[in-house]
Amino acid sequence: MLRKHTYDDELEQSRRKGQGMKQSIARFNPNAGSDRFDRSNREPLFEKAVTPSDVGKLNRLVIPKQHAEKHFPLQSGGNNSSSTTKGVLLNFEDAAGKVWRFRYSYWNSSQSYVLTKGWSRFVKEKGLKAGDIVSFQRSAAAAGEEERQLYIDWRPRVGPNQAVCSVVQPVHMVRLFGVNIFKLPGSSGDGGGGCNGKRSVREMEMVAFECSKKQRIIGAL
Amino acid sequence: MLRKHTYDDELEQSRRKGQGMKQSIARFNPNAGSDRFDRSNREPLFEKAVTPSDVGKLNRLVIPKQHAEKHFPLQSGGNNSSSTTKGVLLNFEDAAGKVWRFRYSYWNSSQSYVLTKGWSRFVKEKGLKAGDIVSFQRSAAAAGEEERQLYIDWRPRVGPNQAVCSVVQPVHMVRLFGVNIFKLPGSSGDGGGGCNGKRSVREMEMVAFECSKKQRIIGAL
DNA sequence: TGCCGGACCTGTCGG
DNA sequence: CCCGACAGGTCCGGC
Repeated sequence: MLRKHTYDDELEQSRRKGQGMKQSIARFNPNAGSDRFDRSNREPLFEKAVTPSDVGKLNRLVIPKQHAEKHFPLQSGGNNSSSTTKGVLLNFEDAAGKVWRFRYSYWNSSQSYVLTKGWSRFVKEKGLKAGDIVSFQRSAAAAGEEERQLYIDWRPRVGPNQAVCSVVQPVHMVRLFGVNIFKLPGSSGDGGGGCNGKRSVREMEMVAFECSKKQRIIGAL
Repeated sequence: MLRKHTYDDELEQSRRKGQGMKQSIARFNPNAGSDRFDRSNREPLFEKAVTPSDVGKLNRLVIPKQHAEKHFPLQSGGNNSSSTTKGVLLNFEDAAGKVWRFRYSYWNSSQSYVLTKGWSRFVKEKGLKAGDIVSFQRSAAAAGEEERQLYIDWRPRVGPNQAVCSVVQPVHMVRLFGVNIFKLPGSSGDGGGGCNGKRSVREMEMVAFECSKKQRIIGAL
């Protein structure tokens, strides 16, 4: 009732700006533009190792505030607070050229920026697991006032043998999201980096974050 | 801009607004202002023995429907449904004169009235336990259309096994600036307590916190 | 109906 | 100690 026209409004607005056109081109003509897969023209923005919540049932990705405010300003419109209130729809192109449309907004209650609508589909299709790295880029073209194309990509989490945190303190309690995971069966490293996964979500989460509870920003680019 | 509505902001704002109201009430009570601890002017509303859920992790206090609808009407404004949807913020003054701001709303899912935001802070600071009695009053002054000051108070559960902090459980976690500096033994040694369950660490923290804190509060009165 | 997701909220951690 | 950030939750409306 309250937000009856939100989605269509945003869609229409986006279409007028030309992104909708791009999207349809991308979908129906993957080969359009010989440089579609040329990533040399992309400027990396930031990466995030997704948390269990990011890939769980909350259907949202928390964008670290520093990167959100730097790269995805919300109140650019300036005239009112509708963009901050309702958020905006952003289009991201993945490695295959498929365009993903995410709702991007700010949650006053938690003072955080999030991708909500559409995100769960991305998680599902890519088979994202906790600890995997999601990266954002945009076209580096100096397009003036034109909005630049945004890109999203991902890669499996760094394996346990690759030792992001090479030294583990000799503590007797390792808390991961409130659970003591210090003494766990099967602490043997998960050899494959695989996205194939039949392993339990729980185990996955535990291994993925064994080194640090704090989120890892791989690159503040 | 970013920190739009912090709890303290709301509290402060409300406190400032309350001054004028208090003064208008004061004309009915010449002593108001000189002794804020005069309870002769308070009209008891109702009491509730809090349940384990009321003081647990649900962060809410269920207000018995009869009392809620009688004393805390939600849709009194009548102009729209925002008050029923989002609830309202109510201020309650405790025995020490501290003002607590709770969100009061109705949950359709459970058909019940609840205090949510802010309630957990009250539970924690007072060290509320299941069975303790929480009481609500309001100023008895016939202030006409003016909202009357609300009060909240509590007392320990009556009856056997009162055991208010008589025994300090063995605490296996000693936090120093947020760090557990207590060396954990291999097995959980949570022998006594009589509480089953998984919230051992949290409960121990609560017990420890309460025991030290309550003494100070009592001493201050 | 069930699910998605929008808007809430809070405890925890680190600075 | 406070405080900002955010992970992990809640309820609930809409579809």
